Amino acid sequence: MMFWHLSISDTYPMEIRDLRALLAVVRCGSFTAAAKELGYTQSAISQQVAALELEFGHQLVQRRPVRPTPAGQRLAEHAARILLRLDVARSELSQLGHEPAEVRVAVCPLAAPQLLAAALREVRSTNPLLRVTIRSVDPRSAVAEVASGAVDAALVDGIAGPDEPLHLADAGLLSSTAMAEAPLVVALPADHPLQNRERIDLDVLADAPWIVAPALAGGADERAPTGPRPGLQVVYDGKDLPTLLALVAAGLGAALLPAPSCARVDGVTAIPLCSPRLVHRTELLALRTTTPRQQRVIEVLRAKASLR
Amino acid sequence: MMFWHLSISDTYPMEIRDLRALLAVVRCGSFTAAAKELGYTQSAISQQVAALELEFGHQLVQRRPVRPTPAGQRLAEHAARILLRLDVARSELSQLGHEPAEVRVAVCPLAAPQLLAAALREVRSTNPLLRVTIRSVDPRSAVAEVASGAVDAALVDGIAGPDEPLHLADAGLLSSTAMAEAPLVVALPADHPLQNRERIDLDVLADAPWIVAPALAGGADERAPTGPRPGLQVVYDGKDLPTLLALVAAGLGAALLPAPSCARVDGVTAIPLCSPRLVHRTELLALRTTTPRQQRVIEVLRAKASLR
DNA sequence: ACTGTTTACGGAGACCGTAAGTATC
DNA sequence: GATACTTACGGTCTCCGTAAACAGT
Repeated sequence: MMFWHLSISDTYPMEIRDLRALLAVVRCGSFTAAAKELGYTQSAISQQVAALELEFGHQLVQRRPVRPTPAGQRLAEHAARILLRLDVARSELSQLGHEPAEVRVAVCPLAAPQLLAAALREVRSTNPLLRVTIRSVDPRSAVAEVASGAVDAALVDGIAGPDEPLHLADAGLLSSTAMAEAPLVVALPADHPLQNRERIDLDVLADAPWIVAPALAGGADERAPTGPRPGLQVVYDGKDLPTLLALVAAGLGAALLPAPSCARVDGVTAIPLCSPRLVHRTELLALRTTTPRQQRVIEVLRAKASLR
Repeated sequence: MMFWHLSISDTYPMEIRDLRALLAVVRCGSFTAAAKELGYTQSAISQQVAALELEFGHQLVQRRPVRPTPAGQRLAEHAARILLRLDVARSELSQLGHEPAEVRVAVCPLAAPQLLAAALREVRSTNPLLRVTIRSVDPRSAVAEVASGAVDAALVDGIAGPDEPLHLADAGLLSSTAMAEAPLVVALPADHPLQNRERIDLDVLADAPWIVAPALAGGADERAPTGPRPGLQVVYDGKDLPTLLALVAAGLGAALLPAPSCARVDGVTAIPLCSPRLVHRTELLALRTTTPRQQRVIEVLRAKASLR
């Protein structure tokens, strides 16, 4: 074994390469897979992680099975944000001079899409030469898409307190603009015993089965009152709203959704929350450095925003 | 010259070392000074910056005089946050096992100190063996002090909207707890023409001379309505409140201060703001991983907080 | 026995320092 | 002409790959 907690070495290399390796190992759960992902041999990965462990004086990943230790988990979280910020820096600088011929926008499935439509119609009429491409993305990967420069802006949605921002990324990493807020409703099967309630409290449903749809409802997972209750949960990993509603109608569980998304759906009753301490919120994410052309689209989008 | 904007190279090294070098160059305004600071030759620094410029395809610093370009400025901002986060990671991991014999707290000069005093009295009575050391710090360096592990917690103050957090660092970097809020007042010389006003609007004083005290009032600089008005400003870089008030009394300018700090001072009139859209706020900053002993002190401090 | 990680070792190359070159004040 | 940065070049040491040892399953 090694002399953990000795920490004789102070401030040695500790370069980005090593952090990337740690992160890949933690994500993949395997040195071999991480090596393949990064284009190294697993020996190299082993050495990089070993170097980190030596520097910090803590074991970072358990071997066999490969699992992060608490220290490794913590470091991996920091590493993830550092790498994200590096992506942002790269994206920002890479488009500093260039003026792109097209503007690419990503939209999350439940993000208020009428805003995007209206804004793009306006952009189209005033600037018909500008090509705009729209892509649907998972709210979990929306930040990374903007950060990496895969898209120029993203309409992201999630659950937050009223007038509170979604905390999607580090402060100052990306520019975010509030676009819309909608009340949250609990979607229940039409024959559910609570279907006639006027309003409903989340606590009432604390022990009820929920359908978690991480690819659809952004921050719902963390905010929903479902602790670690395996067995009672259904996870729907698709981006298809009708499918999710069908699951609800079939009685597999309740779902927390923005009101507009489940109005007048057969077999599903939508009941507003008692105390609207949580709302569904849509924000526009973009890099902080934008080209004039992107700026125009984003400005139009912002002008359409019902908030502020 | 070089082929800027060509950017043939994609994803080359770009390690932390280079970012540190860029940051030092930007801070020092000199390759030579940066080299001395980092323990390299200036040749090495030159090569590191050149490597970054090659990778990004942008010139990052102008030479002669050495000044960051817009791209360099942007990258340096990212670099600063990355290095800060690395400091936090190091601090967190380094104290994961250890249980320190003393708890070190930093206090900013205008941060509500009575909170600290009361909390420490309580800590002292319940845990007399625990050694607590207190240091006064500049609000500008408070975050770095906590991040680097130089202190375990810091009482920081600044100006923010009511019930809004000070945005001192990236979200999730450090834990922050609201401790107190105090109204802001404009400190004027006693013979100032506006001295008899009940309340005052910042816009009224937009063109008046201000005394800026960055070492005292944290976020006041950015929030105060003084744009770039050279000549009309006095900068007091000390941490001494009486000195600042003496400057105000001498008629050198107005200052934006928390009300408790300038109550009943000879020669100075304190006038509350018209619309209290800004308040003086004190927050407690600490690492997100705390040892049980630190946790106790922090808990007691939090319990003393008048907010929430 | 086999899969997967560590350790050993050697080579290619990155990185820094010395020193000469060059531009700006 | 002096100061300050850049470029050239060579040595060193890092870092990765190959391969062997090793440890769980």
